[in-house]
Amino acid sequence: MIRVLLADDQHLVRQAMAALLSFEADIEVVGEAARGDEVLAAVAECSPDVVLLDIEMPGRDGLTVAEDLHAAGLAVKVVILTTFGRPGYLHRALASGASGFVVKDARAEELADAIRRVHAGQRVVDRALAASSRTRGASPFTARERDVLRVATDGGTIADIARELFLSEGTVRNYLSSAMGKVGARTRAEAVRVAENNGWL
Amino acid sequence: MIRVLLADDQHLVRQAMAALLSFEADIEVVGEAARGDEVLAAVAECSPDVVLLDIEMPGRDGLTVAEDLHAAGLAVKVVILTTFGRPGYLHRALASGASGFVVKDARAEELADAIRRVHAGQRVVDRALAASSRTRGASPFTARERDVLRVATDGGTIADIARELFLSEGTVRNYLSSAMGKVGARTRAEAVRVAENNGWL
DNA sequence: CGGTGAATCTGACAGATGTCATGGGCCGCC
DNA sequence: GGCGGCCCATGACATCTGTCAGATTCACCG
Repeated sequence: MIRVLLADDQHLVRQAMAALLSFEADIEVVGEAARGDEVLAAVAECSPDVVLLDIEMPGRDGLTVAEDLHAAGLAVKVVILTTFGRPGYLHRALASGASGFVVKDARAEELADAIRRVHAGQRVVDRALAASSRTRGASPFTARERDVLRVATDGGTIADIARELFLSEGTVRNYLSSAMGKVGARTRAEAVRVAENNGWL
Repeated sequence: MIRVLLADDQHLVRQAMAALLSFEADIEVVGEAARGDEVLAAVAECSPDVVLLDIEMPGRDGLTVAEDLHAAGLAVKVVILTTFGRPGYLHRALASGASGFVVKDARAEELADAIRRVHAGQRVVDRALAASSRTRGASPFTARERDVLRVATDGGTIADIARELFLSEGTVRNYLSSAMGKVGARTRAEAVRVAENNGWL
């Protein structure tokens, strides 16, 4: 029996996934977490074999939680289960020690199968997404460029961004301009959109 | 037995919801749709009592589909099931004839209960969200301001927006400036964010 | 030890954005 | 019939954005 922990911020989605997996004779959902920062404690308490992690969760995002699990050296396999199959997400997922990556557009059998194969020590990733991750999974930005772009998603002015990151306005303009150039964007809003769509933020 | 049709673009989420609802003795999932523009045909084919509609679907968004169902005069109840409880979404949902509005953060029992009560002719809406919808559900924008803001979400320049909407650049600046003023935004990106967060786009 | 890249900054300048006034046409409502 | 609001446009102007050059410091690598 494969013991599974579900981490997703949406209650209904968690319960629905638990219901779906309950049909599998060899899979048992032993716990749930609604927030990223609840996962480690839940893993310690429930001793799952596999953890299903959404990415966007309050408290701590799923990719960072995967890093935490990996760093803690726990004998638990991680499957990222997310809405968007973004190459940057997959790239970070694999780098953080995740063994599987499934999008919520998959079929139920694909999820169950992913859980089994990951439990058996295999890696489960959609082939097309893996290819995409290899070509454009890695973020082209420096750490500071990413910081500046992330704050720019709020839609504030150069002065707002500078204030938030304790930088001068000129420096912020330089970073934004550089980031825009790296993705061929003509405005920072366009750069933000490209970065988000690729999972680089 | 209450017959239910599920419309959500994510396969796994649909199957999981179907699994969850299968535990209810008085509810039967009789059909599914993955795209907004598949729902009317699916309703004609499966004759559901209740339709569960996600909002963001390819082909046609759920709120517009709710309008279509209402306009077609079909004896079917609509429950909107969505990720974000945005007052603008609720406002539009109620205006389009939906009888229920449930967010994916609800509990499973709340969904099943909503389906039963909607089927019994009641309206099911979270009270706090209903209050929020009354105060800021209605979009403050004119139709053209909304058009301009929506195109602005792509992050293009004034010239891009003007070209796409067949307007002059000056007109676009006027509409953007007016829309920004209505929500107290200092940049168009901020206005877009406020509009999206309130469900006005 | 030297070269390279990143982080950070300043300054100048061109182009884009946003504000504001003004005006015409159309439509709905009183 | 008049008024108000929306759609659309132009023009002037202030401010902001983005580009680019040049500079310093620090860490890392060959």
